[in-house]
Amino acid sequence: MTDRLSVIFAALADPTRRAILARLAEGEATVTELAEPFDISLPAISRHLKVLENAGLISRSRSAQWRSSRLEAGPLREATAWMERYRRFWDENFARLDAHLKRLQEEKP
Amino acid sequence: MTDRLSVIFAALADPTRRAILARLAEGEATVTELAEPFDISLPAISRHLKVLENAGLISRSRSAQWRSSRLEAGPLREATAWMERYRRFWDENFARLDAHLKRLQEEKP
DNA sequence: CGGTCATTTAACCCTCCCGTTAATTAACGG
DNA sequence: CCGTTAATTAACGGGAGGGTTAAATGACCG
Repeated sequence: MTDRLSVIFAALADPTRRAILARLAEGEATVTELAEPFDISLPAISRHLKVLENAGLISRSRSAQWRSSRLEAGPLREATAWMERYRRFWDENFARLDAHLKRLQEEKP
Repeated sequence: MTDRLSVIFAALADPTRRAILARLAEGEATVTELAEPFDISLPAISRHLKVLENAGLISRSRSAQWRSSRLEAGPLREATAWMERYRRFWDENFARLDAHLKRLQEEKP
């Protein structure tokens, strides 16, 4: 699980972390501010932040004793870029057309 | 980790599973066909398929002793829909503009 | 300097994930 | 039937993930 995309998806696979990202979309925040809505300990939040930072989804800056986190959406762009390859499968119409074309192609030879 | 989105992202967080999806984009395939490119045992593949099925990313049909898998991209649409909320952060220009507007707003009052 | 606040690290659980091999189920074909 | 092929289930092990509490770090402040 050492590849970049896996790390990104794994980071997103936790509701707490996604909620943290949602919060950061409204602006930077410190660890305690981020922890406030959740019913889990501060060390747990601290680790979630480390996971997000590791995935490149946030960056962190320290000023005095506060460390504020900042949303970095670049990895999300990478993730959607990967999914983009499958976009044609989302469209029912395309799927039906595609199946139809495949059937034709198999009947030909 | 019971929510739908988490299950989807978790399923995508494995390179083998993403490779299986890529293979299925070219058409249905049986378990042994899907296992062929990988250096892992058949039971392992079988479980990966169960994870993908659980996430709704594939559907399966049985004909005789073969069980073929079929790509279902619906969940990918859901996942990108979630990420879509952050699209504005991908664009550097927007980010700079956004920061600028925020600065203005803070200077006002 | 001593206290206090913000955050991280350490140490420890427990559960889930990914892999293995061995055994089991299911269906076909002589 | 029996053997073969396809796939899953069972049982196990190692390691990662998410949580906890207690202790350590770092920076402000009186």
